[in-house]
Amino acid sequence: MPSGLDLNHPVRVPEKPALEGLEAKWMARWDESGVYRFDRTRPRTAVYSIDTPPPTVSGSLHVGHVFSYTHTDVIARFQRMRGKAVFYPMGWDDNGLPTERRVQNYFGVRCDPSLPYDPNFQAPDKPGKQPMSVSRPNFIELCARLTAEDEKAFEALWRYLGLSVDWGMTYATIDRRAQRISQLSFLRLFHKGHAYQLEAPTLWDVDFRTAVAQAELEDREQPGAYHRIKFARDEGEPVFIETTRPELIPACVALVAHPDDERYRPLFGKDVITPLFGVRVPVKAHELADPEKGSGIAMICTFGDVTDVLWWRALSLPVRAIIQPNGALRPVAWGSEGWEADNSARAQQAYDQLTNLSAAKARAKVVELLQQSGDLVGEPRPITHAVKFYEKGDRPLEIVTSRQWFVRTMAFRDALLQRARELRWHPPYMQARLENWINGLNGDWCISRQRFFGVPFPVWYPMLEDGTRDYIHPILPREDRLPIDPSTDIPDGYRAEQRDQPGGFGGDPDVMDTWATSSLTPQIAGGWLEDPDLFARVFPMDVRPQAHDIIRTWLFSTVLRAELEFGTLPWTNAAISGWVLDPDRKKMSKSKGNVVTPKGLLEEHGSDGVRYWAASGRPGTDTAFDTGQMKVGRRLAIKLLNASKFVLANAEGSGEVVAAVDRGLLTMIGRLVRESTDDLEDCNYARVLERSESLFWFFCDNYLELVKSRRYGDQGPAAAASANAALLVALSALLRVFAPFLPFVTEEVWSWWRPGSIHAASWPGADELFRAAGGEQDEAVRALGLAAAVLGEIRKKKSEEQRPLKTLVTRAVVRVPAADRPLLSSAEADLRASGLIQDLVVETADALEVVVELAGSEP
RNA sequence: GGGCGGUUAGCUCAGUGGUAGAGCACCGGCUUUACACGCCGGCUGUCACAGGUUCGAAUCCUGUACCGCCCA
Repeated sequence: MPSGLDLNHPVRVPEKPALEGLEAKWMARWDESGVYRFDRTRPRTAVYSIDTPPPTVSGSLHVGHVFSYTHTDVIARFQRMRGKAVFYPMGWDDNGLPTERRVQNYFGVRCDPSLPYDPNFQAPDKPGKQPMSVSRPNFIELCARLTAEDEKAFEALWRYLGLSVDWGMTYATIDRRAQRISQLSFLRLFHKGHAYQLEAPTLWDVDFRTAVAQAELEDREQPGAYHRIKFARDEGEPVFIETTRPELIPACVALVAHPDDERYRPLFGKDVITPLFGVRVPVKAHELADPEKGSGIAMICTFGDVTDVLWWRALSLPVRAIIQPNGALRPVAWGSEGWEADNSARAQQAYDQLTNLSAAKARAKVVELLQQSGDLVGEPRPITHAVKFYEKGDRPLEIVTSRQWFVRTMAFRDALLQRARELRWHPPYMQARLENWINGLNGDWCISRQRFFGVPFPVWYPMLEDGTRDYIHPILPREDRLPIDPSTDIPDGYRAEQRDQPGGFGGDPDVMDTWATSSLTPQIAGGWLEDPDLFARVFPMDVRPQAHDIIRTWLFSTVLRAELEFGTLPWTNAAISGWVLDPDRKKMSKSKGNVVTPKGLLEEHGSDGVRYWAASGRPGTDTAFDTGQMKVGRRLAIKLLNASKFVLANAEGSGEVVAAVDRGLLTMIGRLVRESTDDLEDCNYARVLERSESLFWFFCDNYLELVKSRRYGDQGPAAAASANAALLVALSALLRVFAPFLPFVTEEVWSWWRPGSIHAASWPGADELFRAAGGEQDEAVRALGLAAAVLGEIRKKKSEEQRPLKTLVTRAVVRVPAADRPLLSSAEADLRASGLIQDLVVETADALEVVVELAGSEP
């Protein structure tokens, strides 16, 4: 009896094995048996913990999810079979704008954070004509109600796909635990001085009316125009600048040119006069001014872009802000302090035509005024240029000065770069993405958002007698009160009626950036500060699986939070998945309208078939959506059913593995297992699948054909026992190698003859196969390879002659190198039987050569 | 403009110094008691281009082109 095979278990093989219904059958059984439940009694060294990406439940389920979550599941299943207690929770990312928008439209409500919570609130059955105003806690309740439905749909899909998640451990990024942990972490950062608030220039979306972070920017190529504009001087020739934003002339505080630029060097330190408004501004020197761009001298405004902010700080310039949070130009009293003009009346007369216009409209108006005044030289010169947008926004970002919370990052750049290098990346080159991002950071992380559906800042401020807030002395709750909502909760020592009253208190109206919560997924999932025993068993986690597009956001911010809180990496490995590309090689996304909903795919090709396609996408590599690959996967699964049926047809009567081809097969599988174990430890699941599939096909096409007659006893009981034993050992190992990839079909076959779940079985070891083979048998591998090659030549001959494969070979002459003759004779009997060879003649030659004579053919 | 990745058969992709591969597609054949949702066989190449290193390069080096992504 080969080691590790207990055949006391009855063998029951269905008459007609099929894939249909396996998903429903095994989803239910796995749920009942709890095979994926996390065993929290195991020590950290015996745990494999996964920081599962929480999908955005308000978004659509698409094939990209199926793709990347399958990668993670393969790793999870492998580690479980390796004996690890796998911590594989699922989270739902319901925090943020997508949910907020969906709830607004679905219920017809609008969040008004100034309203008190209404415990008796009932949502309207259908949206009314006018949005109904509701308090933030009521709004969040509606969000929770709607997302609960979305979560059910996601969970059903994940179960059908076969994710081995522990469904007893789920979290949502807006649930009470997530809010509590986000607020706790915030308070701790505040006490350490790592979180601070500041009135500062902030990237601002004028439609959403919220601050956004550097990570949420994207450049978009936009049409624009260079306007060549004259700045007068008291003496000497005027200066000409070129700008794409002439509407910011009233906000101009200086001109700037490169210090080495001979054209402008004489002007440094002198004043020029802005057109239309007659404001005197200095000419400054700074090396970021590009002599090649435009006329080589630029206008610095409050604030046209991030470079303006940089110059404003570096050159200690005044502020002359005109863009309001809603994107319109604010009223200005020309002649008042900071707005001195040579002719205030004229400036006022010009500016009044701009007041309350949007930036785009103001630009057109300014151009008109400049043309009238003769300060615009020629026509605007159309260009396309990169303009910064909020990634979800529709209009270019503005920069407005406002009070925001920041998390310190710039001070930790070196530490973060070090962490980037410590992390084990799969594939390794993805590390550069993070390093580039860290090196390109130009400010601390702004985490305030002027939104509603998010985690509130757990902060109140004393109200001063003049009705303003005392930002210097924020009122913070005790940790045991968290989570709190400062718009409805009352700080200790105050009464409700003191809200927003002089001498009373006021709540911080903002919520945190969603990444400020999502960056804590290891802490939330692991029970930080709530379940220290659990947290110690899972943190730092083993792996963060995610796609490459959110390295700068999710991965970066998670590394930052772990660094600030614990001084460690949050995980040891980052497994980066690519995207799914449509046939035009574009990323599949909802907005492009090219997404394929996964449920139909899973039903058509089977979950195992779809998983096969997904697992063939290598780490980090974008992969084409390909139903052909799913069909191949499905065929592989069917082949597993049928080959297994054949193997198990004669399971009794196995004994010692003695035949060379049998030992060769087991040696080949042992080598496969050895490589696969290393590859899976390194997240190279695609390579393992490819090699396993290739060997399995060799097993079916060649080995099974060679031993078919022997295993039924044609060469005596001992020879049959050897074949049967090898078949069982091979099947056991191959099923287990495929189990992480094709969990349904492998579990089905396993259930025919083995006790328990294959997913709780131990990953095969090369030693168990080599032991069954009587050692690692290199000669036997060559014997099997030689026999397969000869068999191939015989088939080829029959195929070329267009004869059935059952045609007798009257005579076959096999010429091999002398050294291979013993190998051939060790497989000769199998070869005769499978090739239907009557007369097999072996001769010596330099290379393999086979001459085949078929019965009934002309000689 | 900088960084990263890619370019191999009609398609999707393996292949890290030693005779160019797989699957799909295509063509031809075969009822073969595991499988017709099958099986057997065949066809298919300027390994993007140009240099270089080497006895030998798809593979290593340099440069170029194109595609994609990230960042300015």
